[in-house]
Amino acid sequence: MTTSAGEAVGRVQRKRGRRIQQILTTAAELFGERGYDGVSLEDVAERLDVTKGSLYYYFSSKDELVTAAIETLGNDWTDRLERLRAAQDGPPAARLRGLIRAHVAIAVNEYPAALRLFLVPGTWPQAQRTRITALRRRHDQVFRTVLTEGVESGDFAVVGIDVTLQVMHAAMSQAPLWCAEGAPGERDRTLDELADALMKLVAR
Amino acid sequence: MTTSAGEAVGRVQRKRGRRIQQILTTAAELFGERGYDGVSLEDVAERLDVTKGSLYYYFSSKDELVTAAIETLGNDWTDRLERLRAAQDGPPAARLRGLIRAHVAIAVNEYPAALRLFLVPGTWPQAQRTRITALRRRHDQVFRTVLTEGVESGDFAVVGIDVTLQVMHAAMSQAPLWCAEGAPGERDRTLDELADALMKLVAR
Amino acid sequence: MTTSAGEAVGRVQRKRGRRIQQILTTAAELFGERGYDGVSLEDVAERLDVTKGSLYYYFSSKDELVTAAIETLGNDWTDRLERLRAAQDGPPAARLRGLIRAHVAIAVNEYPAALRLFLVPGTWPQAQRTRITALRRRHDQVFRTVLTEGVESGDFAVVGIDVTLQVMHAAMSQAPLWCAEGAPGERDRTLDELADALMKLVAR
Amino acid sequence: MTTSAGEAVGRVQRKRGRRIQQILTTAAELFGERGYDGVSLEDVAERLDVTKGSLYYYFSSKDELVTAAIETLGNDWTDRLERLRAAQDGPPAARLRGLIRAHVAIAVNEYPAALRLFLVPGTWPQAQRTRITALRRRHDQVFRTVLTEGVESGDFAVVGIDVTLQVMHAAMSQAPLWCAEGAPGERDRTLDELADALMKLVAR
DNA sequence: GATGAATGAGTTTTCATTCAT
DNA sequence: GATGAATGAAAACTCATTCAT
Repeated sequence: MTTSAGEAVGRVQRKRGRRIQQILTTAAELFGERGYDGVSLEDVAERLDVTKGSLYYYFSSKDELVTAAIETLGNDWTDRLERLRAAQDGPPAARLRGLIRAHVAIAVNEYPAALRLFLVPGTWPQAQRTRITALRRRHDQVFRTVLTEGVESGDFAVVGIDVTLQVMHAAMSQAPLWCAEGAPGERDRTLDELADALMKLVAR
Repeated sequence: MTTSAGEAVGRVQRKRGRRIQQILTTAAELFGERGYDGVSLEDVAERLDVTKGSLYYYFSSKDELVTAAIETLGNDWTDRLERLRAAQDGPPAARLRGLIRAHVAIAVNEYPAALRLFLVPGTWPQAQRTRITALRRRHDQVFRTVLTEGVESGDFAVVGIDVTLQVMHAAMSQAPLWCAEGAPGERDRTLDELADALMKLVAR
Repeated sequence: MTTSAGEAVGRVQRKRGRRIQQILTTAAELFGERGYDGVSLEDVAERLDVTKGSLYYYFSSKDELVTAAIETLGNDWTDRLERLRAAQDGPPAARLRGLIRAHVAIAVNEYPAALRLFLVPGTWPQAQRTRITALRRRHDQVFRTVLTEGVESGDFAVVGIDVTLQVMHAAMSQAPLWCAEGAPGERDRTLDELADALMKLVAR
Repeated sequence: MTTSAGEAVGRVQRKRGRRIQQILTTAAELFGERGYDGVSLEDVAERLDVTKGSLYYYFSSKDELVTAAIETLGNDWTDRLERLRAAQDGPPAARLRGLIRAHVAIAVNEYPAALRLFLVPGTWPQAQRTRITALRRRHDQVFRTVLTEGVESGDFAVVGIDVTLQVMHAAMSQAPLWCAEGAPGERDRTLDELADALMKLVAR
């Protein structure tokens, strides 16, 4: 044996991790598209080209799978926004607009389905709601930071920070529902318009 | 017999109509709370204190019941907003704000559940979506009229009428999710804030 | 209408009751034969010539059905023994022997399966155990009464009342396992022997 | 190399044997506690801290594992009783009582679960029943020998040898169900009582 | 009009078993 | 020897729908 047992364990673990990610990605897509009740484990399994039973090897229930899927998707998304914010500089207005634009671009282009995951938590079993709320809070924080900065520097004028964040979040989450159609070029213009409209919320 | 057959028929019809309204109201509440798949006909029947079978006397399928429930609720709501608008006068800003304020008040106080009915149409069976879209359009029209007037009169400055309506609608529909808690007094203040924030979208 | 609504309700209730009894009898037979895990609801349904779904109309889970089945069977049995005891007279020995003989006759001829229902409660889901224990206690009481009488009158001499009852119960419950075979005539002789053997437990 | 290939094979065999014993002991415990259907191979594997797959290296099916487990347990038990009987002397009554006392002590203290293994063979798949019956017969033989001797010597008077053995066996197997509770001291007294009660079955 | 009963198709879940590594 | 992964068949349970009364 040229590899130690430890390495072997590590390799197996990594492989398992990759498989789980695969499942979660697929699940997130499907549940995002059609909601909790709209997707059966059969559906998930079929898209992965395995049998239902296999899913139970990794997750002990539909609820657990869904929770994990939401968590993964939400964290990935927030990570990207956080990295973007960390990399930004310039005046608050430019930075906030950048975040908004990035958020709706991800929403519309990559997770057209995610709306349902965060927007309507009432649909989910109780267990999931807590997690979703936590994710949502972390997600909010990215925008709150920039917004607060702008308000304190006098660049922004808002009715209230909380209410402004709520409006932004609502509008961004909804975006996929009405921006999905149209050619890519047109879509980009629509997204720009949306970002511009939301920036009015902080205009002096 | 002092009543003619015609009157008897009429009376029966009215009674039937009232029963149907009862069912629709209850159904709208439940479906609004928990979504299409989250509510079984058993649930609806139980809340009405009848049996599942009876529902089939009035509606030939779950879908039909749901469609009718959405329609009723949506029309009632829009009717109220239209009456309000017809009764309004004064400058566009005051009128638009009045409409927004009335809308969120209805949403939060009376149909806290309606969010799901209009906001996430993807959840509904295809048949319903068409109706929902139509309702949504009629609903939009109320706001669009005032918004267009204000823009044309130069009272409002917007990025785009469509995008502004979308943002407003999204924010108003979401409102019940974050305004539900708190004492009535505090809630009113939150709704005022929301209306103020949305008015920034049309500020010059 | 010649029958009042009350009568109609009563008739429906009775019909429902009869149906439930039918199901319970069948279920008790099957579960007695093959145990909790050995019988699927499909099995029960098939024997009743209905579909699984129908069972759920009357019982909300397999556990509930099983519990009810055990309860019914246990109560019927005890009722019969109690009636027998009430009708008996004569010296304690004759009465005790009569009870024992009746008990094993019922066990062997009518509920050859019941053994598992009372003898090995560990097999059953926790919820059922409580009920089974209660049934068992009521059942014991029939024998305890006569046994105590005999001891107090000096007709019986026992090592201890509790231990004697336990031995009797164990032996009677087991009987179907080794008395089932043989012609009816031979079987009767075996049951007589068993009753005689158990009477030695109380001999002076 | 100081050990020959043969010795190596032997060592491996012994190791294999020990592993098998380990599995069988664990399996016997679990199956005794919860019955055939109540225990999954996953349960057995987990308790042994191996994976399900590994069990298939030693046993080709669940049935085979269960059969072997029962066999082992039953043989051990009978061996101990046979050795005890071989070592006994004195009058038949003392010897029979000794056997009974030893049997219930083992049952209650060591295999509180074994009841299900022997008492309710109907639970087991057909294949196992034959083996269980054989074991049971061997087990019976120990008691039958002493009982017969006592009857022939005139020390015992019984209704019938078979029926007496059946009653004894039933009572002893049940013992764990009602002797399990209480402090060790009290438990011993209960077991003594049980032995005394059973001795009445052979009293002149 | 209304109800109780029944159905059947679909969904979640479990588990003995197989197998490549 | 042992493991992780996968399978497939069967089980419990749900629910929209139908229908005789």
